[in-house]
Amino acid sequence: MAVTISDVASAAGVSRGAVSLALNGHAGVGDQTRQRILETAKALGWTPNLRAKSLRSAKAYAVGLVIAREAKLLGSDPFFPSFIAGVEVTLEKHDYTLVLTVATEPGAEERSYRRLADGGRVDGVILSDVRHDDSRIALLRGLGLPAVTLNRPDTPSPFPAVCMDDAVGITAAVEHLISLGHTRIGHVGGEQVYLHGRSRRRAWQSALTAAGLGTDLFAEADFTAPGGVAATARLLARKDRPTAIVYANDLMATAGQSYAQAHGMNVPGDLSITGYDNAQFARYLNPPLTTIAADPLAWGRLAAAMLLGQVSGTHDGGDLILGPPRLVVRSSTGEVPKHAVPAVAVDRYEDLSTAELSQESIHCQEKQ
Amino acid sequence: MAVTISDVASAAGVSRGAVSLALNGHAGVGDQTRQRILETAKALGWTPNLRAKSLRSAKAYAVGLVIAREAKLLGSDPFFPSFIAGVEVTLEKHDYTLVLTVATEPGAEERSYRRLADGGRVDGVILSDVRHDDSRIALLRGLGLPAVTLNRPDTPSPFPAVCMDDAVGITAAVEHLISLGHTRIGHVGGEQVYLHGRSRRRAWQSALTAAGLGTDLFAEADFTAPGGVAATARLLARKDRPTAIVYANDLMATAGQSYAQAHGMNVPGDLSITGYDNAQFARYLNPPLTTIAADPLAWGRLAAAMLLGQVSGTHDGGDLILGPPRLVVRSSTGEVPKHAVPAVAVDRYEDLSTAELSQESIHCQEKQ
DNA sequence: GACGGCTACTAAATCGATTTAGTGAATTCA
DNA sequence: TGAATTCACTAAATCGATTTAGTAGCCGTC
Repeated sequence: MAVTISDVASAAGVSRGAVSLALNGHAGVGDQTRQRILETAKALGWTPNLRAKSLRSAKAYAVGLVIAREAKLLGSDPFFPSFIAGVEVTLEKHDYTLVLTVATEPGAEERSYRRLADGGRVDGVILSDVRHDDSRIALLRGLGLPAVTLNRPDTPSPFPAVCMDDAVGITAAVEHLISLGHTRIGHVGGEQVYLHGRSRRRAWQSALTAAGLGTDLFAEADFTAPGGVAATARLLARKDRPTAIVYANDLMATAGQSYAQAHGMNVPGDLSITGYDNAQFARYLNPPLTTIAADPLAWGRLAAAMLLGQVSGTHDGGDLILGPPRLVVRSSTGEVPKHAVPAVAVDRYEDLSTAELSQESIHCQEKQ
Repeated sequence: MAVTISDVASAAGVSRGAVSLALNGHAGVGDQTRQRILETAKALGWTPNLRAKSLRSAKAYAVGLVIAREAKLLGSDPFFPSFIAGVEVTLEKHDYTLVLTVATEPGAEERSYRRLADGGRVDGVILSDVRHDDSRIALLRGLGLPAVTLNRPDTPSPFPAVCMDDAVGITAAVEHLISLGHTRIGHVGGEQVYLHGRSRRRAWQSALTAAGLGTDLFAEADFTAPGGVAATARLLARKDRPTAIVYANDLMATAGQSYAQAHGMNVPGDLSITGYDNAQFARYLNPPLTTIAADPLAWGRLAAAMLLGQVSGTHDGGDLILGPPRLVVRSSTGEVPKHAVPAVAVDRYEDLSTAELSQESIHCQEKQ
């Protein structure tokens, strides 16, 4: 069907080997022969068959990314789409493609990596959402699959890492709140099994400790909106409830803000709120959300570049540190309230995540 | 390196051909020989080399998806991640993978399709974001690449389509608003070059016409938050400004709601708002957003299934219609205001998208 | 007992590109 | 001038799995 190297060879009156040499710019063919071969190849519309090239060279010309998320959560994360776009920028330049796998069930993740490695579908993978004591490191080493990790794992890892110090952003957020007079600053974190969940919590903790403030206002959630609501409810039900909450992502911050407002609190009058990610909608909340902006696109570009270097053996193996995220101050943060605000009664989690929040029953106060 | 079919053959004391027959369950090998071969294959840990299989069978065992979006917009769209998750569910069952390409520049899109087709990287593609008079239909036919389109193109297309009638959702939204007494119902649409932009507008138009209401309160935007703000500003500056606006997606609705509130309007007291997508954050806005929920996961599952059928020649070629989206009523819609509300002065677009809306300042971190 | 038909298997071709070994001719050097 | 070297190219092997053509052995049958 398609035109092969044999077609070009017979059309140009030479052997297949000569065509290959000519097309790849190798020595071994005369100048006018080379010219003739190139012209006939172009005239016939020849393009290399990647499947054949792949078999011969034992390379897949593709890299893999396995995303382990429940389907419902995937759509709400602003990170991956931008990250993937960055990866693509680099891959396209090198005529590589991205094989994307979504693992929605627990067991599916390891299966995905095996599938990519065993069949030789990819030449390497990007490991994201690195976890504490991450078993995938050993898995990938066992599979002999080159990899690059996003941030450095807390277990010995033979793979280079592209790092983004999210602690810098959280520290800036806490210091911003302290400068506004807040002393009871809470944190709603993501699952602490994730390194980025941990590092954000630690940064919050360190910044408070450095300022001589307490660090007990922590509630673990799961990066989802319902989780953010539940964690916020727990913090706000305390006697010593916070006057400001630092969230580990924008989605939880949005949910927390909504929860607080639904319970009669003013943001930032009664409660200041910061997010993380700088999702596009964050600026258009009511009030607009103070948050932390990283650069997932650059992260993707560099991770892909490092992985390609790793695959081709040109990478030196050192880690790469990205520029730090920056704080974007909007209107969800303000001066600490002068007056004491009564604690909010805690709701049951079930109520929060289903009936109570689900439809019409949240009636927000209308002033902004 | 890896164990091949030859290794299995010599270990089992048979020819390569016999191993192949045994492993694929074909006739031509005796029962105990077959058993022995299967056992040695298992013992040696043999897995088929996809690259070889691919070359021999002239199949890629992968399908492609080209997303044409600017990198910045990608992260804010709740559709694709869920859609992709659905695609994966089907592909994994058939041991196929998804090759994802992001085309951020205009010319990159066609190049992407050619790259996927020419090298034989994929066996087919899913065509999303179908446009009016979409040139990709002819391109794909020319490339001989099987495809499935999301919704039926408005040009003759040889490819089957998986359709979701978003008109149903918009109609429900408009009727909901009419039942609340609204008569001046506007629409902020996406780019009208997209079929889903058009069909949503047409549905809005039809529903109003059916109720004997006017259809001139239309403003075209681009599915982005800044675009939604600008379009909202234009509608609200009119003398006959709407008391309700139907947005073509949640992001624009969020931005529009924020704009209205920032200009002293009450939602839904002065202005009712509906979105589209049911993004996770929509429920946590202030007020929670009335919106339209589709099922991108199912869409992805079925599109992938149809494409695989198409590739293997088992699909009959008929279109598939998904269940209709449904209206999710929350608190951003309410009774039409009794009193007249003065028109809002229009702002310049530049102001809207920068300083005016959020008084935003960016604090960069000075140390490390 | 010769022949057809069947089973169980092997040898070799195949997919398309790359690469290695080899060959004939021209050129260079002693 | 003869040997050595270089050049331009071809033939064939290679990657790993599948498939086609072919073969040896066995059974049954007329």
